[in-house]
Amino acid sequence: MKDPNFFEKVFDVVRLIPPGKVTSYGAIAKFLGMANSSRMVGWAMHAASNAIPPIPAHRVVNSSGLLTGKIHFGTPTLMEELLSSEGIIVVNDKIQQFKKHFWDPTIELL
DNA sequence: GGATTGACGTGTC
DNA sequence: AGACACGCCAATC
Repeated sequence: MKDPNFFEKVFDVVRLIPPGKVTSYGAIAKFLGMANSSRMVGWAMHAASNAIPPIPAHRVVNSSGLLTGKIHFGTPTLMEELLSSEGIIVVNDKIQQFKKHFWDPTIELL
């Protein structure tokens, strides 16, 4: 890793997500100025697994509120357990009231 | 250095 | 409404 400033930005945003809140890859990508490059956020998240301090990636889901990345948590239920622990209701790997729990960095931070 | 992949998003059929 | 296709940028093979 040379200087993954892009990753650090993503990490910083994700770490700023307050408990009980969630955001989407697209929102982060947009905040970073790459609205249609949401894949990079996912890629950054993959690197986040190796980041210190650990990134609360369980608060980051896709635009549908679906726990797409739960597979990378080691156990397929860990992600919903964490979200559920924060008061977020997860059913069928999908966040209920996603819009209500949605935390938009472009609004909260900007 | 070219080809492939990747925790996605949006638009179309 | 569900499925398929394309785009996007960076990292890895």
